[in-house]
Amino acid sequence: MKDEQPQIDPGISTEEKIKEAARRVFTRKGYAATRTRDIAEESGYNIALINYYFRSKEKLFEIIMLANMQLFLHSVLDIVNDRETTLHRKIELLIEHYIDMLIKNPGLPVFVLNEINSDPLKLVNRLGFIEKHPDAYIIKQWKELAATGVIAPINPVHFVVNILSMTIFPFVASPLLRNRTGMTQEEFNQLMQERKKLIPMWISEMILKK
Amino acid sequence: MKDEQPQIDPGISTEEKIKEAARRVFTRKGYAATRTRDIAEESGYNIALINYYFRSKEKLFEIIMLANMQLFLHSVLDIVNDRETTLHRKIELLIEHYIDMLIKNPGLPVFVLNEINSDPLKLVNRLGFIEKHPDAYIIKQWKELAATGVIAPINPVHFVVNILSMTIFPFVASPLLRNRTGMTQEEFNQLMQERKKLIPMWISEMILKK
DNA sequence: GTCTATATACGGATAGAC
DNA sequence: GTCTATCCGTATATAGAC
Repeated sequence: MKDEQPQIDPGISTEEKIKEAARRVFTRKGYAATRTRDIAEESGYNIALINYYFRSKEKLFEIIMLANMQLFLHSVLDIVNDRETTLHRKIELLIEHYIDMLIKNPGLPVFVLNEINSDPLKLVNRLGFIEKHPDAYIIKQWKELAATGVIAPINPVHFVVNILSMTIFPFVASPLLRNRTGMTQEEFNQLMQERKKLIPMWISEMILKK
Repeated sequence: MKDEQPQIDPGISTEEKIKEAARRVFTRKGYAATRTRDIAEESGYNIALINYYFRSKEKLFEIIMLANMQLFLHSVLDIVNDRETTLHRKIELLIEHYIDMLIKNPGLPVFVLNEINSDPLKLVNRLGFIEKHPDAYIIKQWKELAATGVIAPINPVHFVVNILSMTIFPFVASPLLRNRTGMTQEEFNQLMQERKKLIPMWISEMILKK
């Protein structure tokens, strides 16, 4: 919408500023706990203007939710479907990518997982646009490797779950973790940087048959 | 409160019934999305009675939150501080315990993590009562093992994070996971049962120096 | 203790001026 | 496009009858 105007810098249009403010507040507090007033305050504008641009809190939320889900899920498809990189390298890249993205957006996983949890039915509609790649190239690679017999005879879902768990969960549990260990934010980020190397190593050990 | 009355079966007193209903609703929808009306409906009583017993939605929530945090954190202390079991066995028991508890209360982690996230400051007060065991017996065991030199030279926080990640995260991501794989609830639970054996195995491999 | 009826506040959304 | 003022539904909490 509104792209018919010759915008000088579209990144800082009022509409974009409100959207950015909304993304921050929604992501931090979730849909229900966010008041339109909070977004108004955060953006520097007022309630009326938010509804002028987005009609309602709910419509604005849908836009943010979609963007956050994209950020959370869609960004990995390029990696997963690249035909040049090996399986092992793909896993490395995936983990690096997620950790970098989550250091920039630490609140994202809790937000997405919480909203999905409070209304799992909406998930189906929202994920429709991602359904495109049902069998990614990475799956083919996995099957090829499995055919050679070097992979541990365990349901592969376990390994996917392990990669995502070890990568994403620390961000989800970060406040608790920091509270228990006395780590600072900076130390936590450092820990996650270390994990970029460690997790692929651990995963390799799990995958390879002994 | 109210423990001065000779209650025949305190487990099914009205107060307990409301508390149980509140626990279910709050845990499913979170504080902000829960209306006192929902709790009234779920309990079979009405709003007035809820306020009669608990004064306000917020006070009731604090009680539930505390109980859920206890369930989430406190229950492991017995395991962690037992002086009879080996380190490896402790890890096994811990994982078993969590998986059993989370199969019964699948919504618990998202609830706790979300509420903590939306207000990390309250965490400090709420966790005060748990602060008791700063150096659990398990830590002593870890240090003893580390002194023998058989443990990989990596920050031990990584291993704690890995155990919790691989155990808890699947429950957090369960709706997403089920949506992507087409698993049923029953199949998911079965997967988690398998992980009771697998996770300790993986962790051992990670810990032991190669 | 438990209910119905109601006061009061709060939040989302719009009207209308500029 | 952006603001102020306001409307109106909904949610919490209480008063008061039983």
